[in-house]
Amino acid sequence: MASLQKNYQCSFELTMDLIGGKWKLIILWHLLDGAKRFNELDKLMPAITQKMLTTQLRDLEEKGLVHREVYPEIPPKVEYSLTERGRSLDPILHDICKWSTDYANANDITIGCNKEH
Amino acid sequence: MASLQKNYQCSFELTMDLIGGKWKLIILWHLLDGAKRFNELDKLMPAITQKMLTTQLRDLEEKGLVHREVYPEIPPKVEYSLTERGRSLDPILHDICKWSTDYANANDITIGCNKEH
DNA sequence: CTGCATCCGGTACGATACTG
DNA sequence: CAGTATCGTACCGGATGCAG
Repeated sequence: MASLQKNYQCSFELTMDLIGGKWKLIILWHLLDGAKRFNELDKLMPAITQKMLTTQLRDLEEKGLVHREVYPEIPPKVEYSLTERGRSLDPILHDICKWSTDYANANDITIGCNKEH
Repeated sequence: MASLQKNYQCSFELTMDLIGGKWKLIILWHLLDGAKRFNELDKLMPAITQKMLTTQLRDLEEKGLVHREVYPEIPPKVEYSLTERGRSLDPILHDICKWSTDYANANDITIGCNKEH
């Protein structure tokens, strides 16, 4: 795993580097279910492009939150799963999900798909 | 408060709109201590520019997470504090802080200032 | 002291097409 | 199936200066 040797002034800076951006939380959330193939993730997130999915997954892999398992088959098969450290985000992800759902309810914001775990 | 009428497909999308970006978590974290003046926040975050501080505070205010109190004095005095909903992020912020600190320790990443609460 | 105005560059993000 | 390759854009975030 590549080490991130930037000078972080604050742990939240590091946090945003790790799980910031538009898609990372959603990907991690889906992977809480268990390992998923590239195409499965793609279908679970209709709005994401393949390019972004690739980028974000590689990012998460580099940071040690996601494991990438390549099966040398034809047709190709690649499975993504959470590492132990990735899985340690579980309670935080649930809390965030609950918090934002509360916020949405309190402000008449509708959310299309709110998959429960 | 302005209502956010976008079509959110996922609560994490909403979350990133609310507390995404480079500075919002840090600002909220500092405000957990209690109300702070503009200049205090500025000093607490040496790296932020005044423009960004203004922008982010207005953003958080618009979303109902931060309250802005203007005292009509000369010289001007403006205090920022957390709303009740902003304060409801408290446990999440602490969890995130702990999680990223763990991550940093496990990966030999040094963090300059890790203010504890 | 607390901002706002202006300008500007990098990059995060996206659309589309193509490939082993 | 699981990705690249290209190209394009929007806007976040930064630098600097000015104002009430």
